[in-house]
Amino acid sequence: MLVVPNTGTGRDGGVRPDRRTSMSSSLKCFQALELLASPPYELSVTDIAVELSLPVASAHRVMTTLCVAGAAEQHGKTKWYRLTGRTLWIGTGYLRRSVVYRTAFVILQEMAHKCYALGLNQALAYLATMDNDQVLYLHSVGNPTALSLSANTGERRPLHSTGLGKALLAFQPREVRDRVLARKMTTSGPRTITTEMALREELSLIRHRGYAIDDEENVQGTRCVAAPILDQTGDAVAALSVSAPAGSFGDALMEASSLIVREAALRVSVQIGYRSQTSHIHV
Amino acid sequence: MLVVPNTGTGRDGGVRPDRRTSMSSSLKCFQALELLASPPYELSVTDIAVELSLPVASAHRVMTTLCVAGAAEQHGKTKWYRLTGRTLWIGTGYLRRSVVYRTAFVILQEMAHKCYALGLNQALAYLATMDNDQVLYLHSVGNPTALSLSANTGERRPLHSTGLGKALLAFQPREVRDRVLARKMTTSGPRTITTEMALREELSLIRHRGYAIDDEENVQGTRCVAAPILDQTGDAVAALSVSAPAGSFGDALMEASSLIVREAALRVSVQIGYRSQTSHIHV
DNA sequence: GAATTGTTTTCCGCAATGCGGAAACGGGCT
DNA sequence: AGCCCGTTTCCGCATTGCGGAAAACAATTC
Repeated sequence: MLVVPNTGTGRDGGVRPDRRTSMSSSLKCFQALELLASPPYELSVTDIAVELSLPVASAHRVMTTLCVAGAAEQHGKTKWYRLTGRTLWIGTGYLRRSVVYRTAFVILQEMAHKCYALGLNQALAYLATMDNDQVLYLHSVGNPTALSLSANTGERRPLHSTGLGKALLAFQPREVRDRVLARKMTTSGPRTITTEMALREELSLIRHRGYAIDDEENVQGTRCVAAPILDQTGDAVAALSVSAPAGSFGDALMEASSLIVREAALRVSVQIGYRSQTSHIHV
Repeated sequence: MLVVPNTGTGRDGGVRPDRRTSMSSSLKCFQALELLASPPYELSVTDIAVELSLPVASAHRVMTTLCVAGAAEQHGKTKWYRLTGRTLWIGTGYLRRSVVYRTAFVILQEMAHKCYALGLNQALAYLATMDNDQVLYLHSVGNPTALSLSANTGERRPLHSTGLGKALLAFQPREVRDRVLARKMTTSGPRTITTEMALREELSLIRHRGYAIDDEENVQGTRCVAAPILDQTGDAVAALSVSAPAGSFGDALMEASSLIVREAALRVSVQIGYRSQTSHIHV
């Protein structure tokens, strides 16, 4: 339906667009799945057809396929489609594969409790990694309703505007840093850093003190402390953080929780192979 | 490759297998994804070709498609394929959609801590639902290494051999119960209930006391208490549980934690619309 | 360095498979 | 009933996926 230049039927030897590299029909499947993974999570064939700009008949076939594959199902009397548990199994394969996730799972919980013990009972603890030059949230502990904007497993945020992102970025190989720093930076909170120079300085500061601070840079009214998880080469493969409402997260508490977060991150780092003398971090 | 009866080419009017209903090429994609979601999590084209009994060339095209779709990627110098973060996002859509999950998230953590306070520091707390006549684990809190066999998010277990499963099954509509009870029951622990009659009795007991007990039925050396989460109709839509090594989980502790688990489950039930007078549960 | 083995990737003709307009079905409404 | 709106099935057309075979690439061995 899109105006494809010229699809090979031309007997005058027109340029064939280099198809034959991938199966386009399957791409539609994933577009549909991605739709179902976001609100309102349940859609009718027609909805899907509209969203993907497909003829209803085609959308219907796509959805039938997804049902046969066991990735989607039709719910009850309204014939709407939604994701199945099988999709959850496949998606969480990403987590099961991750050594960092398996290692940090318990430590993240302990970290959260130590923060509660400090009096930070609104705190939310996160484990995140870098994927596709973004922060990818892997796991969280705490009360998500306490923060105005909390992140779910699988969600993404920009690297430059979150504590987790800055902690990750500061300990990336230079090439990665340069690539990310070269991009446009969007504003998301009252104090988001948006210039390359300011961010470079911030990253250098983070490298020196070993952890990152987010003071309403990502979300209005939320402060956060984050520390990187390093591998044997000294590069960050993930990060841990604690966020809380700015009102209940004063400088003294930030200071105190930074110790907790750094200690937790270091513990994970060591367990995945990091040896302390390789790097700048000293707890 | 599979011996397909007869694929329509026969000019003598052979029976066409009713294709045209779904897109078979996409099914291969999901088979491949499912492979990548289980150990060893990283596979070469040839591995995938072997596992799916496909020609290498075809397997290669399937994987290229998955890469284009953003669901898989090739890792480093070894050209092996693995899942991407986008897959995690799609899969966790199942969780974000779930009201029970969102509601129980915090309560599950509180429940776990109350159990720790009892002295059960090896305890693992679970939230699970029923999907495809199986227990589907949604979330867990605690130290997974403490139990000999712990369940990850997205994992499945039979209904009849787990505390969670029995709690779910006991509060299903009769038709569902009958359907499940009619099936063969596998043994997985030293005391698994495997006869229909025994299970019926057990379920009736569970309905009366309002929660389920698993005494090494699922895993040798593990005991567990589970309570159902009920909706407005009084049917179970999910369940909460606490498991711990049998040695540290005596009858007195089981008794005490049953109160905690039931209270937590009731709290979730009420929040999702359950009204206490509709059912048999009394905390 | 050249030869060898084990991969992954590209090529390309064949026909199976997906496409989508249009028509049939279904089931909630006045 | 009769209408309306969304879902599902039909079916000829040509696009798209198929897979054997050969070419690129990579990692060892002689």
